[in-house]
Amino acid sequence: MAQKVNSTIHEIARHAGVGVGTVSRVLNDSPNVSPTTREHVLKIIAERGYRPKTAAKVLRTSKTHVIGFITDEIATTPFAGNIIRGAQDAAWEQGKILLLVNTNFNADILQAAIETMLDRQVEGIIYATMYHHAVTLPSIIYEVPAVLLDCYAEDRSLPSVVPDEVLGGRTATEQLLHKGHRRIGFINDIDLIPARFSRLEGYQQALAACQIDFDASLVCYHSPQPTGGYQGCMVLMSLPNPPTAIFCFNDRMAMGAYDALRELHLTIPNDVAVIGFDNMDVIAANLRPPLTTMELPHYAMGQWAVNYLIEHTARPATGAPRQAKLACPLIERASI
Amino acid sequence: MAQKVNSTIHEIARHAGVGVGTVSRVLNDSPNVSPTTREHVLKIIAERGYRPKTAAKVLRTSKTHVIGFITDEIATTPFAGNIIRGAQDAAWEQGKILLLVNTNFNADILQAAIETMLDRQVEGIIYATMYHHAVTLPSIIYEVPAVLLDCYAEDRSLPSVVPDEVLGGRTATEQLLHKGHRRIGFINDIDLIPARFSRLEGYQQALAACQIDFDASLVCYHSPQPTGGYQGCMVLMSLPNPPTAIFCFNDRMAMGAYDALRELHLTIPNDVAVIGFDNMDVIAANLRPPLTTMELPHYAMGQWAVNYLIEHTARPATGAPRQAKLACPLIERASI
DNA sequence: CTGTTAGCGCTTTCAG
DNA sequence: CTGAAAGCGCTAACAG
Repeated sequence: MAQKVNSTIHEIARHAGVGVGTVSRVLNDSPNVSPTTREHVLKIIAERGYRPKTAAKVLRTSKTHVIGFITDEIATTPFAGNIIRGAQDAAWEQGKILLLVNTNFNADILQAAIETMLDRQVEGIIYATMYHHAVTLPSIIYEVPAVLLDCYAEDRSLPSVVPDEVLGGRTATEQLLHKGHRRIGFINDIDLIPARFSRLEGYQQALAACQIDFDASLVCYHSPQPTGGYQGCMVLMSLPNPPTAIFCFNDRMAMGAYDALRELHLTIPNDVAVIGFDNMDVIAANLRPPLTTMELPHYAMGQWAVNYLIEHTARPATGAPRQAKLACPLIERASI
Repeated sequence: MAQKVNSTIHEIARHAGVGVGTVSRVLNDSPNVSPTTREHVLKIIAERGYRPKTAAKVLRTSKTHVIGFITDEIATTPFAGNIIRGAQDAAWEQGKILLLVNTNFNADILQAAIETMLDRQVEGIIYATMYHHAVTLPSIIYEVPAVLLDCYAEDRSLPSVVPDEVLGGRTATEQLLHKGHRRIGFINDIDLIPARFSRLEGYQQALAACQIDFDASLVCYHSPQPTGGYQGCMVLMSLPNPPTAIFCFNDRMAMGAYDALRELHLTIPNDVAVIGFDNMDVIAANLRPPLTTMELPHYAMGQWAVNYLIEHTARPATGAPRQAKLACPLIERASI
């Protein structure tokens, strides 16, 4: 392993026969260097494989170009990848790099992670969760610009970016309405999370916009798993006047609804249309027929969080912390 | 936002009425400090919310405790999460932190990522890919301890950790054998990747160990998607003497095989047993019946990579770079 | 046990 | 346009 000894700016200066200030200037693309000198210095730098040390530069300038990225958990869903990718892409584009810590829901790790990031003078911290809900962070977080991703502070004391669940629920329902459906079932999540309430609200908004009376018997609550979707579908379809279309809280529930419909010898989308939520592509793209669904804007939230951080890290935050909601794009496949 | 001004070690020393050396000693848990002094200094530090700057410490000690983590892509599979989680957990346990860059297969980004990591004096770099294959990295990588994760260098010039595909293929086949099956089909991947060849080798080893002649008509090659699995299953089942069990190259193909079997009115596992590979739990756990499959050791590879890096970063590498193969655990569900 | 001192490698005035 | 000098904040001898 050619662990070549890295030189210092002084050695470069000496070898090039110039002062260290000059070397520093060419390193930082200062205009105050004659083209000749620059060429020469650059040559020496290349020859010696010189590489300026970030630590020294940081000590001097206090700019690290590092953004701390903390997750509550990673890997129980395929969502983490897209969040990280969105954040990373945006960061890289702005010349920033991510320092990553996953806490596994451990409060001690969370506290320690923030502290080590503070010690390392990160320019800001992004705290990302894997599903939309309220969180409480240790107060030390207020010592640095921070943004919450896919979660929010109960007291709104921190900026946040989350999916626009209401709009998502409305859009999903509208798709079904546009296809002519008038009795639309909604298999909702039984858990008391924001998405449950907001998507229902969106569902009701869409119905109201079409002058369709809300029929409470058309919405049921089950566990957000295939079995829940299966059960929900069965109760909906055994209604005296069953729906012709079903909006499922998520793709896994849609997967269960597919099973139920198949057992009932009903075809999708002809007998009943199905729309999901989440766009877990390993499910949605591979179901038969492929599932039309709403995508959670994970990549976009990742991007938004770092861009917001970078933007508001320079000038002081004005007014109340921004609470952004990003739209959930419709992914059209063949189930409606 | 209480952006409190951080003090320096000098201010702490002054306020505590001691020298900076003493403050440094209590900061670093040196035994050469009287309990009284330590208490006192600690109190001042707490009072002022003092936080030592890592940059200064790094400049002085040249130890960053940072490990660079580079991915070729992230998010097309749910695998990235487990790899990152394994690496992160192991790193945190050792007091290290990960600096993350995703390259999106862009060679320029890769080169730049390695350079910036070198500038930042990372203690080593892990390069992770999302499926097992050979890679070629820019030569600059040799300037720092590096380990390849889920990939390897053609010339074996870098240490690497990959799944033990042969063993995985053999174990999967053995499970079927143990259940009494003697005609076992293998729907393999049509792509020319290591897993294709090695899993087939494992399949053949298992058969040979049971004195079963290899029947080439029992293995077919298709695209590693549900449609490929569907097709493969159909050709296998229309053989004059069809298999009673099928080993699928991956879970998505198994998903397609399930569809084919259902169309054929064959039940799983009674009429035919099915085993997958990958343990994509969103598929495997939710199929009906739940799919028995082999898990790719993503988490373990992540762990292995950082542990190896840390271990071999201290003492010089001895002999040829280690090429580790990690076992793929069997995940028993209900399809065999 | 503790204070003092000399840098780590870089940027940034300040002269010239 | 360029050199010299003064630190950024911390650790690690080195004397006491």
